[in-house]
Amino acid sequence: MIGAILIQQTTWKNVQKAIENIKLSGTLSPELINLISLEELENLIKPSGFYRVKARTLKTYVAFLMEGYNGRISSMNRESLEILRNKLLKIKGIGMETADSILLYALKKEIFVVDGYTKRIFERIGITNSRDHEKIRILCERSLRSEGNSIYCFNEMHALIVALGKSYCKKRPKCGICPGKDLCQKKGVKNEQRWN
DNA sequence: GTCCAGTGGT
DNA sequence: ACCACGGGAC
Repeated sequence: MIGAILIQQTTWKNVQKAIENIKLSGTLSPELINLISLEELENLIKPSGFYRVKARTLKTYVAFLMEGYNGRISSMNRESLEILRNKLLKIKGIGMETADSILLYALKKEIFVVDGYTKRIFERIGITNSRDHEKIRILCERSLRSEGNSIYCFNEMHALIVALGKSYCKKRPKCGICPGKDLCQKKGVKNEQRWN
């Protein structure tokens, strides 16, 4: 859950440093993160960037966890996907991607995580011309559910999209060496950027 | 669209 | 010296 918040607009390597700092400080628990000062938390998570905004979000999140569920994730997880998602989205600093990451990865709920890569890749491939988060999420869930074991498929597909986005379908795409070049229509890729 | 902000790659 | 990064708020 901490990772889901810290990953915003940064890389895993930096998130790991931040989480390692929290571990080394001995405050890796809802109770303790709730207790330490905002400034102390800011210092711990500095490597993950946007550290003031993210420290505030973390504080708000653990307060939510403490007040609503006595700090127990198992207690939180008894609520339905829909109820929980709406509650998470009300927390300042938690948008749809972060909420859905918490629901899928931390709570094993059946929801597909749409991220910036998903929108960019789908747009370029020509799967959709809309960047509407919910439309893409519903589309992915509908398609992947027919494969059975939704949670596993949602996990795996998201991981594969991230892998493709990080190495090939980057902001400046590497179409020449992309494993998907034969089936990609490149509708969203500008001409001069296609064959890098 | 702009800001938040440290870190790594080019 | 740039640029980009597994977002979100305003």
